[in-house]
Amino acid sequence: MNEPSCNNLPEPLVTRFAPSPTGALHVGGARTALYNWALARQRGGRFILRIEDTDVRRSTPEATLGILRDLAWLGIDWDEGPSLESADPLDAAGQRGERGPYFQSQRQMRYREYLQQLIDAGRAYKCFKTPAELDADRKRARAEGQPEKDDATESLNLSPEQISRYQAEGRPYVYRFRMPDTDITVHDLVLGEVTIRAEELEDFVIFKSSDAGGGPTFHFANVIDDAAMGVTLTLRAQEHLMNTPRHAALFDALGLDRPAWAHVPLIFNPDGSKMSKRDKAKAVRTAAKKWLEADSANSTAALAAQIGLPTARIEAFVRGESDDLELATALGESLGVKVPEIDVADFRANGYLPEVLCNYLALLGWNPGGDVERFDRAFLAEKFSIERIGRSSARFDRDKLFRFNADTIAAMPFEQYRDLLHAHFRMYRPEFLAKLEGDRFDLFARAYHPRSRTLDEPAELARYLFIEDDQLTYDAKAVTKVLHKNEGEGLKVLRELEQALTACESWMPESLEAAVSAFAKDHGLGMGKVAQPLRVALTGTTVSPGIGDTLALLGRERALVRLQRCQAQCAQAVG
RNA sequence: GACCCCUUCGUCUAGCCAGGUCCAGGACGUCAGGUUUUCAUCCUGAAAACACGGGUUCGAAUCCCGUAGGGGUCGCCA
Repeated sequence: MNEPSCNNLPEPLVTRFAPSPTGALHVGGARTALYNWALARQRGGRFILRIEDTDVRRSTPEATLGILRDLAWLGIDWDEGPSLESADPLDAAGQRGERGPYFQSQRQMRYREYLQQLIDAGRAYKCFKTPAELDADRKRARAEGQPEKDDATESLNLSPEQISRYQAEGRPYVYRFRMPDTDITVHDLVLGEVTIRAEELEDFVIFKSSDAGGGPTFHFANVIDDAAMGVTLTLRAQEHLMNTPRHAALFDALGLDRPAWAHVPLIFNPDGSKMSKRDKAKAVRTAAKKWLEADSANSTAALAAQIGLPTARIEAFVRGESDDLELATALGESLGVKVPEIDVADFRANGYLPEVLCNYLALLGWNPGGDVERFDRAFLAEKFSIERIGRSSARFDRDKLFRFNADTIAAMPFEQYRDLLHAHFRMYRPEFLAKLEGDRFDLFARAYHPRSRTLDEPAELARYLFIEDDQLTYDAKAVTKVLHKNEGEGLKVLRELEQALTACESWMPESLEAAVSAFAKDHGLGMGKVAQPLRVALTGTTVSPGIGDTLALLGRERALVRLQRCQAQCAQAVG
């Protein structure tokens, strides 16, 4: 490896993020977008969002929209591309920028022109080889320890007569690009100089056969669009490194200027495996199998009934024949397994803050030097530099992201937290929000702000609040320890407390807190001896916000009902 | 297997390019104490790494070579 030749970024700087809309925005993709965005912002350049939907069979409008929304949510704005403000961002009319359209599916004619240019120059040719033939060739090459490279001789030597005969027979064919027979060196801003020898590079497909959709391949469309849109720096994941010599050759053959390249390391799971959307399905599948084996009464039919999806679909999923995400999500919820967060949308749904995700993601592969770790987008746009991008892959540490998120929430003003929590609940917990009308929500937010490490955590922590009084169950350990121990001293406290609380005129957190505190003092008890039994009576567990807050949240009526009910249900068995 | 990239605490990393100030610093996690009505916090402290082997040098985490290990690519996916 040679020294990366940095510090000489192209001018003007035009970067882009070019996702393929075949699924949700992955955190790795988000980081790539963030780096491109930061660079463009820093240098007063342009940042383009282009949708690479050359694979018509796998691209979906939902995925496109999802990616757009996730980027916007992260605070990554783009200068050109589909516009979320428009009536229909998917339509050519709903895009901003002068070099559109920004969907490759809407740029088909351009690719044909360039294809013709290559054909005329003798740099593109038809290849009639079938996938099976190709596969056999590759297997053979591998067995011989040779590079898996398609031998172009056969296709190149096809006579015009043979070609017309094949076409008359309706045999599908592709166009391949004739690679130069020289070594190709790429100057990468992160990795330095990378050279691939000519014999390692095969003539790759640039135009698909009609039975595969017939359009340009990623390589071809990508190169042409980068040039057409004036992209001067291509920063992307390192999995593209081996594509770069091909792209370089394509730029050269087309007479287009090569952009600068920068390949960033990949992001992995904590166990070192590649972080992929499939991990979600995998986690659920493992849990499902375990559940099915745990009890002979457990069956896929039972699961199907629970989540309302066909048994056959579940069986196929469990057997690993599909990674159906919709099903995985439903199944995960029903089985109570935590589906790992992989996509930006997962982190959003689980209550992570966009600026925190950006901060953490930026740090995964880059750092400003010294001991600085916490920063916002503006800082990133100011300080980001390619020189400081790491060269080795990183593992995604959820604990650290979690702590960043917790600290950020803790540090924010209450009003901000309340508004964010409200927005989160409106979107992801509407059933809970419905039970927190009026100033009750304020009370709730105030009680949970200090113990909210994600915006979603309060929903989990306050389950006791959202269920009916007569549905409350009591944690057995808590009952034994807090109510029954020492000859039922907890129950005794409850009895006396009931009277004291009934007499309470004001049902506000502060006055309730004071009342309980006064009660403890009067009875010569520590606060714990009083608050804990009360907590168990109110929530069924030993965990809740401050006791004043907990009482206030429940409201006078419900709190007193629960107090009575607990005494009735948890009365110590005599003997 | 072929080609390409990478290698500092469990994890993310600073330090490396301009060798000594590094018996290696920070963060998350872990462990031990302490504060607190539970939880969540908060405070104090601790354990924890230069992959290995050669070389260059007065001196190497830092430079060179090799080995091992990890990863990526090898699709009419992107």
